[in-house]
Amino acid sequence: MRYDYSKIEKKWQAVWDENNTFHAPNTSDKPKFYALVEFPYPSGQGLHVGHPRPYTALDIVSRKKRLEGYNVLFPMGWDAFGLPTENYAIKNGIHPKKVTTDNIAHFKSQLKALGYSFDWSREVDTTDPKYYKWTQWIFLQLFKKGLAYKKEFPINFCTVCKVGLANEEVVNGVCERCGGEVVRKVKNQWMLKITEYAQRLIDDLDGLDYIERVKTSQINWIGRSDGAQVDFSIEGKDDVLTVFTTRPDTIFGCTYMVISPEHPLIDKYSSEITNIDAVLAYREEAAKKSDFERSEIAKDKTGVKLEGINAVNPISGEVIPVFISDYVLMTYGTGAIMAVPAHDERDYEFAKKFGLPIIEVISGGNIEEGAFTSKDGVCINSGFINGLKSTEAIDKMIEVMEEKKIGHRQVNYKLRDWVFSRQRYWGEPIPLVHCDKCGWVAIPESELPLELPEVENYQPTDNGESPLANMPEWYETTCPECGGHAVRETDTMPQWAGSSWYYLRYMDPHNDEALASREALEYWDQVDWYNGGMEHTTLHLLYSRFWHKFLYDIGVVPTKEPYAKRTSHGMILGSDGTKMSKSRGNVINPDEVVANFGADTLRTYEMFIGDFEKTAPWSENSLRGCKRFLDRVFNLYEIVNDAGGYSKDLEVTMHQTIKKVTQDIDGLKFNTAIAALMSLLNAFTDKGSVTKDEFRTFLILLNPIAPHITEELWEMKGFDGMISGVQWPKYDESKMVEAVIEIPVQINGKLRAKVNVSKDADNAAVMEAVKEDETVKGYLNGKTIVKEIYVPGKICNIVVK
RNA sequence: GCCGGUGUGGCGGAAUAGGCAGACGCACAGGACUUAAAAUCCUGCGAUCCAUAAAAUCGUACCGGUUCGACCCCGGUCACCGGCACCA
Repeated sequence: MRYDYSKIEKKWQAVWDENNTFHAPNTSDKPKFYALVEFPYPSGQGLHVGHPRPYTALDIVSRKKRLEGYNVLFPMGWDAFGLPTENYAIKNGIHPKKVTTDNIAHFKSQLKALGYSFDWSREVDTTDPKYYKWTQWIFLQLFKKGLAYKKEFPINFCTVCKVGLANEEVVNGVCERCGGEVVRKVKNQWMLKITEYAQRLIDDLDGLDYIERVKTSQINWIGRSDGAQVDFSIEGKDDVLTVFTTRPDTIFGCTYMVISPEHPLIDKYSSEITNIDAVLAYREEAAKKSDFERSEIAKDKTGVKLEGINAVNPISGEVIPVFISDYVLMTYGTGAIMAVPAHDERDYEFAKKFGLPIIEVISGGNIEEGAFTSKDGVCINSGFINGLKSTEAIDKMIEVMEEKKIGHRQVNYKLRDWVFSRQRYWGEPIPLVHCDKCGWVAIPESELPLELPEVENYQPTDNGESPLANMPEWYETTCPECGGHAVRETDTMPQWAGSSWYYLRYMDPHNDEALASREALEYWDQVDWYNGGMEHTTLHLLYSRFWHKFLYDIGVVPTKEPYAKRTSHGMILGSDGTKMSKSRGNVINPDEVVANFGADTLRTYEMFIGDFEKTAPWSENSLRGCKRFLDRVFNLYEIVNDAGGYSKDLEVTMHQTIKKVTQDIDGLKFNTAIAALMSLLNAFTDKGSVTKDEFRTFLILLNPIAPHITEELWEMKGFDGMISGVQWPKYDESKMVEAVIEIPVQINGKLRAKVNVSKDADNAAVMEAVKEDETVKGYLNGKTIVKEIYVPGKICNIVVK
């Protein structure tokens, strides 16, 4: 019989749909398991072969968990707001909603063709007003708790398109689309205070089962650094210049100070700075530079001395000059630093260029050659902390500064607040109005969702405002508090908003009263396993952990963290080993693979392609190999006999394979799970016959990976019900060892022989059998045995002289 | 520059509480079936030595160390991939 994958796959997909086979009820006697994959952005290109890799992986986990008796929630939805859709809409004059609806329909049919066990009754779409009602609601709570505020913030602005651009749209300093000049334009934007959660976002990683590199990248991104804030007085003024430093132990080595070009000190003392023209010119120069240019010239230090202004080192009393330079950032610390050239590379470089003194205050390096930045040293030239180790000196210095009230211990984070405004149409409207009298006011929750109005043109306005700013009939309104004149916020939310809480909506997707009911939130609790790309391990994960913690604080969710476990998959490259792209012509279309080889083959192949966490190149030959495997599985049907149980000679292999597949699926090692099933299949065909129970077990083990073919064979063989409803097989450790085991024998660490012993033989008996072996005898002849090592059941090594 | 990751046959990759390196698959070669081809099945497949086989020797990026024993642990070097860019 022929393996007609196309017919089989369509048949079973229809059966699963009709029977709601994978529906997850919100109450159950079974233990719950929540498996989550990142919902896709439904782009116009349709599904990419990269998508099925993580989806298949967690589909396998979900299907297996169901067979193991869990009530499994495995949902899917659409992260559908976003720039490409908006740009497509602008270009083709089609409403973004229409574009989105079409794209979702296409994506959905493609996903269905792959046989995923999603609970489609829980599908969510971030652009659906019923969904974004709650995105807006969460924003309002943040606003009410003072965690949303307005701030001047620079955006990338294309001078040709007259549009604000996202960072990824700026390529080499010019607009990605038109090549026009991109400048930084300051705009008043909504910000979210994620920095208030910085410490908790670090601390709470502790109890989570995230792969290590995800944890480290989160920690690095938040970037905690411990140090001190110190006030340097300004000579002749009753004023201070405050700096942040992680190295208060080096303060005696501070020979000058540097402030950022935007530092307010400059304006404050502009009349006393004798070279104010040069200073302002430098500032202007720095402001003109884009981030791109600033990083391009990262190496070469520039700056201007503030003539007429000096600072006083509060510890040594020394009078030191003050410079401005763009290597000091206004956005970190206090925007000013104490420069210790002997022990900081950037200060060293700057001091060399401007001929400033370099004083060594920590021994251990060679300051003729470069800065000594290590804390493995002892203080010298440092008055009362001389002789102390760096780390001790830090504590001592902070103590003294706190006594003298000139400084204190301080923790800083690299993490910045989240810029939450976008000057775009295709996003959630921000549900606030600005009242002439009351300022920013939240719209009443009863008015949510605040829906996007229909507009003629999705193009942003000439001055970079959102298209909504062209619609007075929409933005003109009254203040909910005083009834006076007010205007709506015309900025919309970033794409990150909808994806920050979607896992909660899946728990209770049709609720009109709340983002999800308390019962549902409590029942489903944390996501048990969340898999997604490495590109989302910083921002998306951080943003959604932040929102979750906020929702916990206001009593909406019962858990402190959203995701108990996080794993990441590697990318799939083109067969030439480079990233798939249209221009290289190495893009593989999943629809064609499904048509030519079947969904089960695609699933099996994507799991067999290599280590799940690493990138792997596409290989059509290897894909054919997987098809061949499934062909052979299908033909296995021909050699199934009516015998029950496992046959004697395969019993050990059966139990070993069950264990291997069970553990490998839990451990993300799908490639070796499939290899084990291939080996078992080889054992069956070598033998020429399979018992009914061996076949049954084999089908269940393969089912999560290749669900259609296994359902079909299950039915053909007349097993009860559907394979999707059976129990996962168990293995018995005691049946996993052969009666006779082969022990490799090494002489002086080199493999020389193999000896068969009974599995029950004790160590002495094994050693005796080893020494009886003819080959071994030859090696021992005329030598003295120095040492004998026997690792039971594993290996034996004899050291001779 | 910093952080993270990875280096194993012709290729994708197995094997780490330190214990038979190369499972499984691909490609390739030979054979069977066939009028023939495809498909399928069988056999071989790290390198050197060799008529062949056995045996032996060498082999997990490179150099060195620890150990009875190292792909695995330690020290150093190199290459590639990803992320971040002056974070005081």
